[in-house]
Amino acid sequence: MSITGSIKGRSSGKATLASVAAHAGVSAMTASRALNQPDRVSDAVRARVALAVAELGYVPNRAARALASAQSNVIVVLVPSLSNAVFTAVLEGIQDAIGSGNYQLLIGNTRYSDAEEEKLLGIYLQSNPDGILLSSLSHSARVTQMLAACGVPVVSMMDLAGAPGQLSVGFSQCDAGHAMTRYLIDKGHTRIGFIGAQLDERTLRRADGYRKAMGEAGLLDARLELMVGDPSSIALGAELLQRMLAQAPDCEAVFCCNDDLAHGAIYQCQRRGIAVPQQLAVCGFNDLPASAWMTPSLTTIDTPRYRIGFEAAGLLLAAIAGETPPATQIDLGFTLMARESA
Amino acid sequence: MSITGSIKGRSSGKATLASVAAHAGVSAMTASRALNQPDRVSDAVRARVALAVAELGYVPNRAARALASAQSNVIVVLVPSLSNAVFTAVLEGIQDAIGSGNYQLLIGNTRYSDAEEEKLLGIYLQSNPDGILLSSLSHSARVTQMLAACGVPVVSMMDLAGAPGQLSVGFSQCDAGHAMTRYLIDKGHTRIGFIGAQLDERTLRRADGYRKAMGEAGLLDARLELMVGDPSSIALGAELLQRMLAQAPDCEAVFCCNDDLAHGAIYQCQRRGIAVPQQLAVCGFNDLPASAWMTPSLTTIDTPRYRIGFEAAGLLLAAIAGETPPATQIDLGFTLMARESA
DNA sequence: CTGAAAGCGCTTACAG
DNA sequence: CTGAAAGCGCTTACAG
Repeated sequence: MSITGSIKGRSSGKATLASVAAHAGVSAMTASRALNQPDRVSDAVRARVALAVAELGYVPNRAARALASAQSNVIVVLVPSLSNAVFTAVLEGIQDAIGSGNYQLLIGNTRYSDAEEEKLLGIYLQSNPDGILLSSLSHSARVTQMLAACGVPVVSMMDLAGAPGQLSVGFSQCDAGHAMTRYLIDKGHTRIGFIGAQLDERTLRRADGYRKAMGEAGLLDARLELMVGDPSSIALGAELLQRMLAQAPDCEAVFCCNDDLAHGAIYQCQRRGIAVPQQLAVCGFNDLPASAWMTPSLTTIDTPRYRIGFEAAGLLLAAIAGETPPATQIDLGFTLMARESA
Repeated sequence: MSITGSIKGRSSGKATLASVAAHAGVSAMTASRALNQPDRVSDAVRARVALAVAELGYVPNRAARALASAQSNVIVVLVPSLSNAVFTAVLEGIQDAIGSGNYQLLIGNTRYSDAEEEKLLGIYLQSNPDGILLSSLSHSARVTQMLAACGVPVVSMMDLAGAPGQLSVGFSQCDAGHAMTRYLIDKGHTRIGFIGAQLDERTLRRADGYRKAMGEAGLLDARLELMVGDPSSIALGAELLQRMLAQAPDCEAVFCCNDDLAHGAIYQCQRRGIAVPQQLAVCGFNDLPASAWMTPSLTTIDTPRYRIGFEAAGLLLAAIAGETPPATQIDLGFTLMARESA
């Protein structure tokens, strides 16, 4: 009939492992075992502890566990954007790979900002994560230093790492940019424009691939490049198409660094009465759902974003477990989707 | 010249508050104050502690702080989807409202599943959150019970709560569905179809509004309703449009429960040579970015999703701080965007 | 298969 | 403005 737990002091009033143990008539550590290593406890004890847990409404305290075990079961994920469907797909892949394990995801949105990345990482490191998933290969000096200092496994997503030993999952953004440009060249185009926005690492690598292909064909011309730092959007794509045509009126094809911009470019063509692809070929990058459905359907690069998240999380889990992964780098490739617009 | 910290035992080897304090020549609790309540410490001490922190690369241990203070500084957010742009906008609003406070967001994706919601909540409750943000008004009995048992403030987003005392931020999904239907009726349409997918709480309320308006006008007809549980997508919208026309060939207008379905419906009309809005009016819900740009532009309801997240987080923060909010319910309204498609 | 003791790294009253 | 002691709720070696 006596109340279990401290009468006074800082206790929360909630059931604790100790109260569960008392209720079940075992020691705290046996109660702990019954919950975390059920095989190492007798059937009777396991049942009594389970009953106590149910009757007391016991909820384990994760902070206490993390402190005592020096294992947080936390995985940090940093993505540059949440409004970009590419990264939400990556997150879904990660969530599916983490599955019903006991890991907790700490999802940070860096908004394409190095300063924000530093700030978020600083805060998340206080949770002593077991591993970290990043969306870029290069980072500020401070971030690089924090990553090294914390000493936990890191996997970079989206592109492939150049440096050996660095774990990465993705595909060559440069090769994909090259392949799309080559496709346009093979179609007979010589005046091929490149429209880039945000100018994040991935866009810059795609632009590298574009320049490489144009250079190889002797078609390079700086006036065919239109690069702005603003965030990508349909509206921006519409605006940039106008600017591209003003800047290079003889442009025959436009390679947009992502589908949002390409959609905007095509909508703009429709409004201005420019026939796609007859007067102007337009292509994008990522293959968002609308791309296959719009008229004309959009020629673009299908990217394995969901799988990138899934495989990256798998690789990280393996690294956390101390396994030596079969490879430090996983190339998931890309697919050129040739459709009506180019 | 002696090494600070324990020689042996379970210590992590990382700098602790104790080692910082020793390095600065103060007690641990003075070091703690220097970091958390800098005003209550002398300038000299503050400077010495700051120096020690820098030299040792000290990173506070959040688990220890949470355990000692019984305050996690964690806020749990549960959304039904990450691929739905509506909820990523809600998340961005929340992130902006939380800002640079010391709160940590635990973002869970329930995938429109009650079972998943239960599971996630059970795990997240182990982190002793200070508050919870939910995307629905109604939940499974088990979730309702867990919510009550944990005793922390909860704010429901998207729709407005019926029950008094329940904190909610959003707009009346039913009223919005009613307004859109009424708009179509006022345009002279009598055979107005409703296409719904996923059949989550919000869609069902919009359907309620549709039925109410149709009923008021004496136009109700079950054959005009097409409701399926599949996840919304452009492809599904295209398919459901076909089914709607097969089921109700005399249909003059179609109200899609969200823009993704509406986009798919319009693309399907284009492929089948059905003129929108002349032969068939189509409207959607949410006003996604593409809706204003596509041809024809989409008539839809603009929903304040970013602000819902922002205001909900603000309300939750106030509740956590123990303030009595000016209102338990914040109605952010909606705007009907009349465009070309209907 | 089970347990008594110590400790994880902080913060909270309580003093002075 | 500063500090010695206790405690948050769990897990880790170490025994038996």
